[in-house]
Amino acid sequence: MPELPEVEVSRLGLLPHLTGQRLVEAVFRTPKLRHELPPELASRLAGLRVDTILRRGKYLLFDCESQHGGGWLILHLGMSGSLRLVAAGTPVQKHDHVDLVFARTTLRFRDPRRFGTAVWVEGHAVEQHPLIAVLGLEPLSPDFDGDWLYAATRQRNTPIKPLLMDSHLVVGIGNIYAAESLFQAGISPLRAARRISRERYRILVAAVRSTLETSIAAGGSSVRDYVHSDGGAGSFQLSCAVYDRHGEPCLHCGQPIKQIRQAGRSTFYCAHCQR
DNA sequence: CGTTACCCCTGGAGGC
DNA sequence: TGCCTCCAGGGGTAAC
Repeated sequence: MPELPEVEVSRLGLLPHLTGQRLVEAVFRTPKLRHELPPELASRLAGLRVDTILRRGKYLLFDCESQHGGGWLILHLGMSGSLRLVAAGTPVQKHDHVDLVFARTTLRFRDPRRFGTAVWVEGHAVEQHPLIAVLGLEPLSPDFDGDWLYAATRQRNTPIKPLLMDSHLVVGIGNIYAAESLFQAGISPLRAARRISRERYRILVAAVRSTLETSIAAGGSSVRDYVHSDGGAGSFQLSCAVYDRHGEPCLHCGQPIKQIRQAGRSTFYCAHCQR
């Protein structure tokens, strides 16, 4: 469920509540998410102060400090993870795997499928951690532009859609946003990456930015609700032009939206509008 | 090296 | 109602 906009909205929602707050206690109720959760992790976290929360791709990076040194807690929501701020004593439900208990509030991490993760990095060099070091450009950074993407794809014969979702190239573009961005840019998800012109890459990058930023803005207005309430993740999901609209009419031409499978993932597109 | 197949895990939807 | 199969918004690894 979580794509980059939801992760960013979560980050923005958590910041005012957690910045400068000291971790009273950390509770882990499962030995393993995507990665092992070492038994000593809870005691390492206790007493640390959260100085800030950064985002890299879909990873949330909690900067945790104390007089005796600190480190970073990396969280990833995987496919089904969600974060909420709950009051002390709120009953734990199934799949509530992690609590970060602060004096005023508790950050609760739920993840039924457990594709998400929590990883502790001792020290300050979080950007050198293997999970983070391999990541490509941020899609909302100025470095990510049409010229860069054009240059990066000269040798790539793979279809553009799975390439757009490759986090080693550019992070945070999930299945929904890949489909929506390609539709907005009028580019077929099947087109070989090297067969797309510089000009069309400029259009594609603009489409990626536009879909991500529109979604973040839509979520932004409900940030406080999101992190406080039990409202489900995806409550601010954008309405989609092609994603999950198999057989329904294209909003531009009326032709039925096609669904195919690429690299094990569903792809939705309009064969008439996307070339 | 580039690209695909499969796996991690649970739950919901739909067929029978 | 229940059982079965398939599918799901992520990402890593093995295999071709």
